[in-house]
Amino acid sequence: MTVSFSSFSIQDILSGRDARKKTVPKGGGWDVCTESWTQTSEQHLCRCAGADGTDPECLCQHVSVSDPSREEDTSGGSEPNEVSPALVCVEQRGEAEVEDRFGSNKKRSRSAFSHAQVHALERRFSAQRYLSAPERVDLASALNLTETQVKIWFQNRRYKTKRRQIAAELAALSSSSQRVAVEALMRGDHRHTPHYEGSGVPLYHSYHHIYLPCVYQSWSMMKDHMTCGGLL
DNA sequence: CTTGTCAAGCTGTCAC
DNA sequence: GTGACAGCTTGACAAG
Repeated sequence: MTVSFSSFSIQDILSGRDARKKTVPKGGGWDVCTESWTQTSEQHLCRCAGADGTDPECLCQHVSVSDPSREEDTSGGSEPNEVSPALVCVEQRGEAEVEDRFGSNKKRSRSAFSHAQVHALERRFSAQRYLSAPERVDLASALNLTETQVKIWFQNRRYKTKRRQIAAELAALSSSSQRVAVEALMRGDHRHTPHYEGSGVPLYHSYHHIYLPCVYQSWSMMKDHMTCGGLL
């Protein structure tokens, strides 16, 4: 199954949801998903322009469809003979549910990537922490994700790595400085303290990389743990 | 109900 | 001006 999405655009955002609008075959014809958002990594809720002029909501799934007359295609991002992605309406939803979805109390959906997608992303991340635009396009289309999703995933992944590294370093520093402090106290040497102040312990060798995230981050974990060492 | 995780949102910065 | 990034924050969701 090969599916790729286009990137977001301002127009997409202003006019509704995101840019995941694809032509879909349904009952032999092609309906246009005018809006869609993720239910799971494989299922999406869509609002489609029906042939009868209605605007029903459907439960859609991605499929690969050969579509030589595919309309958009833009920046040469897709390869020749590529199979077109499509959101296929597999089930129509009731109007009440549609109104609930599109009404004033819109909920933000949280798409969950599949194990295969995450595994591939992780593998790529372990090889390289930054992707060029062409690499991002390739990976996105290979994994049936949008470029934006890949970009955000790498951003979040880098930040997560950094947080864990900081936490690990602080934990190590904390334990080692406490040990040094105890040893210093036993020797009557007060230069080293467990509070990292004015000591020989190079804790804040980088304000941005060590101190700030630890002090100002409002991670849920941080709320109940007075040190960053408990982050792992 | 609380807590942890994580995709996505937001804001500021930087390079071009 | 635009796009990508870092550094958070938010909100949905699952597990305990």
